[in-house]
Amino acid sequence: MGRAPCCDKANVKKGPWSPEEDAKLKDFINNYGPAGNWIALPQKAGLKRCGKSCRLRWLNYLRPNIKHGQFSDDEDRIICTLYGTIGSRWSIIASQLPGRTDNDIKNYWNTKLRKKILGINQPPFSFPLQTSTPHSSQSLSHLYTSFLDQARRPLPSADSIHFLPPQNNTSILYSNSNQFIQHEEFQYGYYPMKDSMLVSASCSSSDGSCSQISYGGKDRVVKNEETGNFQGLMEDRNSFALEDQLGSIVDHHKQRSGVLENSQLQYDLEEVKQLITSGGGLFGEAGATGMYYF
DNA sequence: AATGAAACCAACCGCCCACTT
DNA sequence: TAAGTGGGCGGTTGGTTTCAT
Repeated sequence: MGRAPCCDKANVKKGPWSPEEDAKLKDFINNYGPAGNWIALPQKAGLKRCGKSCRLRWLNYLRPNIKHGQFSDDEDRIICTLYGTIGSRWSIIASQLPGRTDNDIKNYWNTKLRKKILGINQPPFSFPLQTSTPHSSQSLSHLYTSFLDQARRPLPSADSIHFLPPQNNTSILYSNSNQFIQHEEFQYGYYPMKDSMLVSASCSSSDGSCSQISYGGKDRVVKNEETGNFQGLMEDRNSFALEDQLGSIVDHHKQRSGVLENSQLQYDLEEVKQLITSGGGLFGEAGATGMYYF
């Protein structure tokens, strides 16, 4: 047998919490500590609420040290970096932002930050990232459709483009085994790039010392900080010229989408080159090249 | 000033996984 | 082992506020 039902759905209050209810919940938790059993809490605290509702109210609003109000630029950058790395795992993202709740960050991303970064008003961007199975035909078919949908979107105006500065804190990479493996491969220059992006770029080491741009999950260009040279790497490890690689990216995309003007592509090419020469930026680069341009 | 549209965000819903019985 | 719950999570809803006309 299992446990008793969590609450009598017909006899619990829904909707916004009153100040009196907040006070009761706060008092109870201040006296007895955060619930070991949320389901039993409402009755003990004298609340006609579902235990889950109490938990949510406490975690998202009443507990100490909750930050409300505007997000800082640093918080924006952390959210963007982590979203680009792990996707919409809001609880993990929230764990990196003291005082912020997953709900808060989720709302902020969906209503403001995504638009701020994209500079446009579009439905949520899809980031299959590492959870996809890159080489299954079903996955590739799905991703290819996704690529085209993204590619057919109009380009933003130049002044609405936001490039994020380099990110040094990439510790989150090590919290997920897949990420860790990919990161290790990354270091050696044979990183299997994300199939979710026609083009993406990332820093290839945790301190942002090496920049990388990739195309179609196969080809890439790496800047070697020691020599200052750019080097193209294919899967067979042959080198090729940066200019040619970027040109082929643009041409290929142009063929696929058929919607971009030549002048815009030239402009984008210059921006991509600038991104590479400016150094690290895990999500900033990936977002800028992957979402805006290709 | 009135009104409709858009943006915001607290709260709910439903699913999943670990755990209990 | 099966049945069922608690806690946690991400997605969605809908009421309220702000903005645009």
